[in-house]
Amino acid sequence: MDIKQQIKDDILNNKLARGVPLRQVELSQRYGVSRIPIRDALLSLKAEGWLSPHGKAGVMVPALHWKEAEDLSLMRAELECLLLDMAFDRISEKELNEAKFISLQLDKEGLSLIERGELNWHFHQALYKVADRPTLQRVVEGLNQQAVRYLGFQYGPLGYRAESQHQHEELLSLIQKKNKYAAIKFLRQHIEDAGVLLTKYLKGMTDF
Amino acid sequence: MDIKQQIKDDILNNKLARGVPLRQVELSQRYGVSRIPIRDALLSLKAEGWLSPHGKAGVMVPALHWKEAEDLSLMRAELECLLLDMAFDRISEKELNEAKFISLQLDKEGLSLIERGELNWHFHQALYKVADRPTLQRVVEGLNQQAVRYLGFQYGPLGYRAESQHQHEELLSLIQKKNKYAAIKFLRQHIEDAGVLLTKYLKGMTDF
DNA sequence: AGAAATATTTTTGTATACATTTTTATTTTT
DNA sequence: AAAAATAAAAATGTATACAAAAATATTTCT
Repeated sequence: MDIKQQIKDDILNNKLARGVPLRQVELSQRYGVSRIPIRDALLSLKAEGWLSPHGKAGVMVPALHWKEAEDLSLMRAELECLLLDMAFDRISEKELNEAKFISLQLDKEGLSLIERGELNWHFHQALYKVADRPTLQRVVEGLNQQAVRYLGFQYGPLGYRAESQHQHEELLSLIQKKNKYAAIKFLRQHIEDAGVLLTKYLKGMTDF
Repeated sequence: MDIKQQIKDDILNNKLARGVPLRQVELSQRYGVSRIPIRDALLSLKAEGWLSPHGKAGVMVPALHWKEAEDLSLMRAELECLLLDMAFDRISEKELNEAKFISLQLDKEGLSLIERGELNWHFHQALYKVADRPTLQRVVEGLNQQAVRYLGFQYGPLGYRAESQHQHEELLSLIQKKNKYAAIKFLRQHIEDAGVLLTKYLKGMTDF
């Protein structure tokens, strides 16, 4: 696994303190490489929103914030509905089966946060890809990546797994029935519901 | 000006061929620095969507494509409306004056594409910033940055300057009248109109 | 001749060393 | 004692050198 992914993992698993600047030498020792690949990783992670600037030259793991969680789910709701709309008429049995298969894997226990996040994205991507809109899909993928940082709360304190599973099935069912309007509306609700739940929870917390 | 910005400029001014891989040594000679800062620049430009992968390890300037132009304007329409909605009730005379001042500068002749792109974004940002939604704003800013790559067409072949100016004034007027619904609807139209025009134009072109 | 395999060249990736900048600590001044 | 200025340190930024990988050219085989 490359350095970038390792740093992502460590951010997700709270192995890297938030708010304090990340030191390149420290990281290079931690991951057993020189500073150059560390710099590379930090640069792209910053560009992708995984890290934020600290002072004039440093970067840090940004604190989790309800506002960010809310923004991410609002944006996802808008843009994923757009994508589903564009994809809808092209979704065939093939894509539905693919999504169903992924949904089944998501139901398993013992998945890491990252695995869960990736599977969840693959589920949606299976439906969106036939829209054939690379730019839109790339942006939405980025937002989903970002959202993974908050996944720990959704699958941890908030018992979300079962409901999420159910909603995935419901979505597929609506698509199969060619009920475009209802499917898009449901997707929006699916994303926004999770966002509202998460946002409320984070607002209530004091220490993070 | 830093390397990253210089490369952006050269992309905008078609100084770097599209579709062919960018060679790090070539760029380092061109800009008179070693490969390290070049690599840094390429990495973040790739993460920001200014460059796309080429082969297994290289990057290239991606071809312009009507689909990307359309996606960018669709996304901007959705997300900027969201931002304006959140900002609306907090927009005071101060922000309106700020926007008006920027709008005046935009009317001048002899601005470079980048200057024009930045001013246009500053205009919108003057209104959005009171929404106080850093994440949403960051993403929208990225989309606007992307859109700059297509600005040459809007201000070149398509005579867009005058109309854009007029639309900016109209938007400010609607906000001043506290007509939230109309203002948001108008903003959406403003963004989508430009997008449709641009997309149609690009679809008609063969060689780019 | 065309495809597969191999060798060559080119290019990217990484480490180390040094320069520059930023941050922190110390000293000086009011 | 607080603020400003200065000095020390620690950190980032960049260059050069080398290693690994990728792309290209060449050779070999069918």
